[in-house]
Amino acid sequence: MHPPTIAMREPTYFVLAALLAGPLHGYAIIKRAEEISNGRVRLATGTLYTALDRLTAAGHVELVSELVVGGRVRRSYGLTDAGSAALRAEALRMSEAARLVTEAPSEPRASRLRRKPRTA
Amino acid sequence: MHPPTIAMREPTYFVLAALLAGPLHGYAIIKRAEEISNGRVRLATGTLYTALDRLTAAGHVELVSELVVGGRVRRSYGLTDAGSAALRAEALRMSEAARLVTEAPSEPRASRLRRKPRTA
DNA sequence: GACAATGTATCGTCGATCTACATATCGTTC
DNA sequence: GAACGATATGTAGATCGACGATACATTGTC
Repeated sequence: MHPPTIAMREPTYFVLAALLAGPLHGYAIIKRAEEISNGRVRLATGTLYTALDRLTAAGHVELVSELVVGGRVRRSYGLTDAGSAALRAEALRMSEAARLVTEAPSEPRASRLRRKPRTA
Repeated sequence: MHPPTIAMREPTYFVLAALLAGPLHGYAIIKRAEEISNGRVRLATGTLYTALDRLTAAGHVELVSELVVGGRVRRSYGLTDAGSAALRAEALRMSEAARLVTEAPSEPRASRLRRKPRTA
């Protein structure tokens, strides 16, 4: 009938956010995500590499370099314009959702119990 | 090794947020979530009722009344103190995550291409 | 009589994440 | 030189929340 809720999940959001200051390779993304989230988001490797594949297919990130270090390929990923836009849209969505709760009256739940003292 | 990211998903968040102003029954939660999200969050019934079961088991919502209307039970759910706390914690998490992106420098991605004009 | 809105509920599926595993190099410490 | 932690990439299987579809029943409107 209508498009689903499609909110980005937290690990995906932080993969993109980690790339805001410039391209990074996989392991560096894990470290950067942990850093900018104050230790909250610790990406599992299974999450990271599947997310990178998915985000590449979606055009949100792109492979910017492949250099061989110690016989292994080290791939660096960067945000695309679409990825940057998606990240900012998600940030806007979250700040609006958060505002619904943070700007709500301070004792809203108990109001049904304590309201209308003049009718007592 | 360490606790996972455990972020609340958007539909779950809005089920709780819909109850901020007081208890509601299932269908009213769907309508209220759509209202406070400006039409963004349209909860599928499959999502709503399984979420209510899950949130009840977690102690985040509780059954506050059961009245029979037209031969059918209408159940109203309200936020518990734990649910209210979880909702506010989630709002804080989202506003902090959003701030990471909204307060980031405006052209961060392109900086690797356009930086250091004096070296040219 | 058809249809939309109100209302609760279950089922099967999908997709993102998670745990666990596999593999390899580098630098440090004992 | 063995052991270990950090660095580094990747896959397989399981879990879990969300989703679409479906079912059923009432009330009100056209």
